[in-house]
Amino acid sequence: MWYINAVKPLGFAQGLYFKFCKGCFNMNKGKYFITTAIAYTSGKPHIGNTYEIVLADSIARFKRLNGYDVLFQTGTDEHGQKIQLKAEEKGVSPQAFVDDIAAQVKTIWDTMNTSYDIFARTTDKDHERKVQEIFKKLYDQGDIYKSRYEGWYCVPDEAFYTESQLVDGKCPDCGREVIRASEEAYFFRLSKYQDRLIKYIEDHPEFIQPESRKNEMINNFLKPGLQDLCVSRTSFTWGVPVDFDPKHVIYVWIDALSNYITFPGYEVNGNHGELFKEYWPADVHLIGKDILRFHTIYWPILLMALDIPLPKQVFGHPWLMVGDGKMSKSKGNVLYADDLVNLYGIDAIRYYLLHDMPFASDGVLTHELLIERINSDLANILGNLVNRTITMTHKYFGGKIGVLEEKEPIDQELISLCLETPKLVEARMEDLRVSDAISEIFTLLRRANKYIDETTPWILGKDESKKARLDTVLYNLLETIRVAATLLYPFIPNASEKIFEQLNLKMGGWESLESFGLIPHGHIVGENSILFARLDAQKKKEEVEAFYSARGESATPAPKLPEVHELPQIVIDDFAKVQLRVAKVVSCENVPKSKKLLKFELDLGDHKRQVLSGIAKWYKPEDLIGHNVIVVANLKPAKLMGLESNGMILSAECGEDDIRVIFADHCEKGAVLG
RNA sequence: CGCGGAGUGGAGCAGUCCGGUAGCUCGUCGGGCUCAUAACCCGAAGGUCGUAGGUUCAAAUCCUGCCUCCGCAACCA
Repeated sequence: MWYINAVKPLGFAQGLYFKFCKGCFNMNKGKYFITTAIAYTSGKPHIGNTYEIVLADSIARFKRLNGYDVLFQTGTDEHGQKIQLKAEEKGVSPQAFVDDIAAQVKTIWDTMNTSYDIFARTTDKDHERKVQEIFKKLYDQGDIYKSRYEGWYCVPDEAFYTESQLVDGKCPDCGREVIRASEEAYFFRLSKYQDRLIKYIEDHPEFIQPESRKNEMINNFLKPGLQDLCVSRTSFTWGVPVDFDPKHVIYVWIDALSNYITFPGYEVNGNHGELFKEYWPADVHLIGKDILRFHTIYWPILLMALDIPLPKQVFGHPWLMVGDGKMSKSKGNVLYADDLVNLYGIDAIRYYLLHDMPFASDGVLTHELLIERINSDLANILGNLVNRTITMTHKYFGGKIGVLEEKEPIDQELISLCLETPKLVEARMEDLRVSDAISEIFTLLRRANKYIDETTPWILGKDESKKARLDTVLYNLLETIRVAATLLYPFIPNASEKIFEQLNLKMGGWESLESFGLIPHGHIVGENSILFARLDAQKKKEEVEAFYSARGESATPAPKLPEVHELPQIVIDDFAKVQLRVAKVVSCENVPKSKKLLKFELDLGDHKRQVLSGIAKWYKPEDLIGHNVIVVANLKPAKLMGLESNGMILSAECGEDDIRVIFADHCEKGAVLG
């Protein structure tokens, strides 16, 4: 017997986290390297971000159980303008800012009981050095070249815009004049590798998963031809500087993506670290579907340019949608993994994420669905099976099992399924069908519950002459539970360990799943306890409400008001520059092809004018016609979707997704506000 | 005609690539059982597979039009 240790990283410091338990298994099926995307440290990750690490963890744990030598890497992406700005806002250094967020990320990853080996932070000095070396190498070999980024520049905003971004030829942000300008930047020659990449993708159909996304990449990006990629910035400083041209900072692509090779030990000079030599190429990059393009186009090309083998597979998982769309129109209700764990427990959340997320389409998480799942699967089918079996073993045999023996043909069906299930789970996991893999295990558990009904142990227990038969029935059940608990370990490790405690056994490796009857005859089982308590849906909901309201929030919270940026004081003369007037909505209609815009004809008493407003999401034309609104009357005209807008209708942003027009029905049209 | 995804019994999903009795879980109803966490087991009801056409001996599955929803892009004066 050997153990599957829960692999814990060694503490939190800059840089790498290595597991200390490698090669615990005799059955070596080879190496397996899995990564998640690195989390952007602009804020605390929510449950949707957490899904990815849990999914990766279940695969990593399964592969270890299955006999692979696994390397599991995750981490944080800590550079960029957004972080620089956030840090400034908070009045701390960018490094202090990302240290804080990275610690939060890691805390959540650990809370979710994830068994990563490497936690890669892109502010790691070694990583930064390697990124610079990679950049230099690509520059030296001509794959990166210096050029100019042409565009329109808004001087006061210090921002570049493309032609299409301009509004009426002016800065989309502040409306001021822009000038034609160009900025020095480095570009990566993607086009050079385009055909090679297309061929690679076509020769390796498993490379992009799910497959439906493969055509998307080829048709939308590769076939039309790749633009060379701008890989440096001069507009901010929080990043890895180009060492031979320090006013440039290396932009996210080369910095973030290369974490997959720098942390295992890639060296540009070829003097690679052991982990890199052993584990690269990665078997799977697990990422969100939104960044599939970077991982299936930019990243492979970067590797080609470095002459490094490509990862075997990139899996773009769907998104977890949070909140109850029916109850609340707004999206303001963000759920965090740590809160959910406090409310429901780690394994319940892991189970939900892993089982209820569809393979290729977005999943939904609500408290109702979560409670339902916990009750029906974890409490009723799994927990109750374990409980009734252990209880009976104690009740009828004082906990000692397998001493007598009396088999019957009906046993074979259960035993066969026990032996079959590991193979089914393995096959499902091979395709990364985690949800389906779990379903296979629950099919076995259901079968076991049925077996109890078929064999009626409580009746056998009343007849002394049936003792031997009863012993065998319970033994078969305990064996089934052993197999199921082993298979469940990758998904709900804590519960699995608890089951083994109750069985009074140590969990075995994969080969322990290949035979039935491994529990020694005469074995004494442990004490039984409730594995997952059944939840009262009503009570639990109240508890959830109380949990959030204790923090001044709501479980189905009203959207939070967007952050208010305080502006400097102005004098009355400044305000006097703005002319606000009451206007009557004469007509109003949707602007074709626009989701947001409504076109108004407003009557200001002395004249009529056309105004556009981006409130189509919240108001239908008929809601507004005939009402009086307040309009900024002396705003310079602007063109939106080709239509002229002369003024702005005042509305209040009452939530992240809640805009309300200020009505002035009791005022006369044309009246001036002041 | 901006790009993409999705519409399958009350709910959540599978099946669609490779056409051939529409499947799973939850819920509901009825029954059984009592070892167990009002749990477990059996049975039933409930779907013209968004819609209109087309191809075919045969369409949830292939083709075309349309409707609705959701992302992204654009747009929020």
